[in-house]
Parts: sequence; structure tokens; C-alpha cells
Amino acid sequence: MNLSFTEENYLKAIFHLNYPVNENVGTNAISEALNTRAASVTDMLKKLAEKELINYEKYQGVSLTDFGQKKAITIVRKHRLWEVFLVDKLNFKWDEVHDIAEELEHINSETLINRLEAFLDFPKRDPHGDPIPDKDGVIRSQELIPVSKLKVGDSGVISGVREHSADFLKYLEKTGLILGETLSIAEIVKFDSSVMVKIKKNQQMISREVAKNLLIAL
Amino acid sequence: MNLSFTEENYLKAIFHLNYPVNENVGTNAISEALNTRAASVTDMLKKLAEKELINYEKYQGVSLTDFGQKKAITIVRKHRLWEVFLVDKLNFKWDEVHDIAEELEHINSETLINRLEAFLDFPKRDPHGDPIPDKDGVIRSQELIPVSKLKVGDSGVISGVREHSADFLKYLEKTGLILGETLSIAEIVKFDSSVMVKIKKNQQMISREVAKNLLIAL
DNA sequence: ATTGTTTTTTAGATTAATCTAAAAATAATG
DNA sequence: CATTATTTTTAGATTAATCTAAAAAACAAT
Ligand SMILES: [Mn+2]
Ligand SMILES: [Mn+2]
Ligand SMILES: [Mn+2]
Ligand SMILES: [Mn+2]
Repeated sequence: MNLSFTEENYLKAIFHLNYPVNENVGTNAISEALNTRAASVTDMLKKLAEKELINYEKYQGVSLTDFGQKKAITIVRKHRLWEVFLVDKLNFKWDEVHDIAEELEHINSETLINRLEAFLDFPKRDPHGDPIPDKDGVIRSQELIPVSKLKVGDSGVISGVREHSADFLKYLEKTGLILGETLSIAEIVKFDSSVMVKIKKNQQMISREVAKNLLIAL
Repeated sequence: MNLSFTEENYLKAIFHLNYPVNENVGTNAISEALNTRAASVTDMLKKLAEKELINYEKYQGVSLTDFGQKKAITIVRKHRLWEVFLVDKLNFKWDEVHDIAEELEHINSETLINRLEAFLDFPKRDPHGDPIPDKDGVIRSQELIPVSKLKVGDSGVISGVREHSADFLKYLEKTGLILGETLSIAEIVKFDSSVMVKIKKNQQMISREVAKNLLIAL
């Protein structure tokens, strides 16, 4: 079955909203994620349910069917592979690729995406540390912990972000909080839960907000 | 101004239909090229005229404005650069790339396409021999002549095709009529204008239909 | 249990892109 | 040039995706 861009965007939004937990997603959550009105979402949910892509019962929220999940994962796979292409081959920065990938993810060709994956040497993660689903839709995700959950003395490798806005990514880049760097916790400020972190020989303070959105592999 | 995929496809169709001649294009010609009904075309022409992308007067056919021409050329540029990418980097065959490029050509990012061009080493022609417009929309086209216009004894380099169907391209590939090969005319059959051509040491017969669609640089 | 708040759905419109059927304009032909 | 044939446009509908305003259901809190 061939889906419209819009339908694909809905599926992907639902996927992200209930991953990895599998709770039902509400209409309002989707409408916020997609910048549409709740009424529009209801209409679309009916259509997606009709196509057996989601499980939908009035007023109860939705979840993806296996079929819908498969479709959603394919879109995520394409999105992330294209991001790798943009960064690795075309020298885009990690804060510049999202919108372009948002369009490229809808290009329709399984061969294309499999060849792209091979061309990129089967990357495991995208430029933001997010895992790339394989051809069969399997996601090998590593457990990552936000800096805000660490204790003084803990250390680990910066491996992902929870927030993908260009502003946040640029901030991280500028202050050296880059994927792959080893980070340790020097101090947690009682007053506002700011965190003093150490990377290489440098110490720097990050806000709790930043700490919550920066993910570490232990 | 941001155009829809549909609007872009109309502009490109109009461009191809009156290139390089600059005669007005009729409604029916467009409707055939795009597989839509003439009535739909009329509606769209009004909209494109409203946006000053085409010159349109009822019953008189249309031509692109400078602005529309610029837009159309950008789409052609993107189409052809993506085709080069698919063939050169992802190992697609020249008969497999058209449909995918048909989608990729609508991805919206000037930076993307300029970087892609650099990544591909500024190719001058796409896999079918068609010239790639530069960043400023300039098309450096070489004069190509169909084999059907040549005389016995003439020779030149196979440099393009007039027909882009996969069937035709596969046929050429299989029979060794490949871009870059030098071809000469051994004989023209009086009866049906079939042409005996010579490539390397091999002679082979091609129909007039094929001869009309195979282009040679002298 | 009643009332108030939030979430979700329905009702009714709108816009883009398409279609069929029929009318109008243009082009071709005897 | 009058008549036919072809091309193009209009009229009127349809489908997808959206919206606003209002009703209905679900949830929360006295
Ligand atoms: Mn998208
Ligand atoms: Mn990403
Ligand atoms: Mn296209
Ligand atoms: Mn081409």
C-alpha cells in the first residue's frame, strides 16, 4: 500500500510518541507533534485505522499495529540514513540535517535505501546518536542515561540527545559536548541542579535542562 | 515562493515541451505528458499564470516566464544531478534511475543540491547524456544529431538519447550502443531506412525508430 | 454524585488537485 | 466561407487534508 507524505508523518509521529513504551498515544499529543489541530488528527486517525495501520477506539487514543509499526520504522530508517549521508558525504553539520531528512525520508524505493545504506558502510547510528533500524526493522538500541540521572563521580561516553532542535545541537557543539567524548560528573549544584561536568581536562557547568537532554552510555 | 510537487511537475513538463524551441505549448500536449485531463491542465495553467510562472492567454497555449524558466531549470538540474548520484555512487543502471529522480527532484534545498554537485565532481552530463544546468541556470548544450540524419560513411560518438523509456535504454545497453562509443554508418537500407552501424569491430542493424532516438556528437 | 476541566469528536467549511460532460473557440477542409 | 473536426475551457463533482466552532465523552475534584 502506498501512503501519502502526510500519512507517513502521522505514523512516524505516533511511533516516536510511544517509543519504546507501548502506551496509547492521545489525539492532542499528535496534534502538538505535527502542528495541526486535534480535529484534523481525529480525521486522519480514522483513515489510518481504516487502513489497519493503527489500533483506534474513540476517545481511547491509538497505537500502531504491527503493520503500521513496520511502516513507521522504515521511515525512521530512511530519515536516519539520509542524515548520515548529509553529514558524512556532503559535510552538513548535525544541526542542519533534520529538515532535509524530513523530506528525503518520504522517497519511495527500497532498493535506493538499501544501496544508500551499503554506500554509507552500514552505519549503526545517525549523527545524533540514534540507532538506525536494519532492513528488517530491527532496532538495536543501547540503553542511554540522561546526565541528570548521574551521580557525582559517574562517567561515560556522550552518545545521544533527547532534543533535536538546531539551537540545542549548536550549543552542544560550541561547548564541546560532542558525541564520543567521555564525560564525568564533578559536582551537582544543590540550588538548581545544574551540573559541573568534566570533558578531557575542562570543566564546565550545564543547566539541568541541558543535563536532561544529553544522553550517556555507561 | 514555494511550489507544490504538482506545480513543479507542470513547469518541468512545459519546459521540456518547448525546449529548445520557444513555441507556445498547448493544453493537450501538457495533459499527455502528465497523464491528466485537459480540463485539469487548464485549471493549473490559470494558477501558474496567477503566480507569474507562465504566460497564458486563453486558447493560445503557454510559455514559461523568465521566472518560471528559472524554476523549471532548477528542477531539471536537481533531477539530473540525482541521476548521476544514483548511477555513479549507488550503482544503479541508467534505465533504473528515472522514477527515483522524479521524486528526488522536488527536495527543497539549494545548499543540498550545490553540495551534491560538488560531491559528484561537477558532472557536465547526466547518465543519459543530457546536460546539467549550472547553479545559475545556464545550460551548455552540445549539438547532437540523430543517427537517422547521418549519411553512409559518417561517424561520431554516441552522446545522448531522445527517448528515456527503460525498454529503449535496456535495448541500447544490451546491444552495445553505449554513451561514449564511436559509431559509424555502414549502410542505409532503402526499403525501410534501417541502418547498419559499426561500433568497434562489430556491425549491427538498427531500425529507423532506434536511429531517430539515438544521438551522436560529430 | 455533581460540577467543572480537559480531551476528543462531530458538523460544516475551505483549498488543492483532480475528474466527466458539455459548451465554446479555433483550426482544417471541401 | 460554411461545415466539420479538434482543441480548449467551463460547469459541476469528488477526494485529501486541513480549519473553526460547538457538542460529547472522559477525567478530576470537590
Ligand atoms: Mn517528513
Ligand atoms: Mn537524527
Ligand atoms: Mn517529479
Ligand atoms: Mn536523465
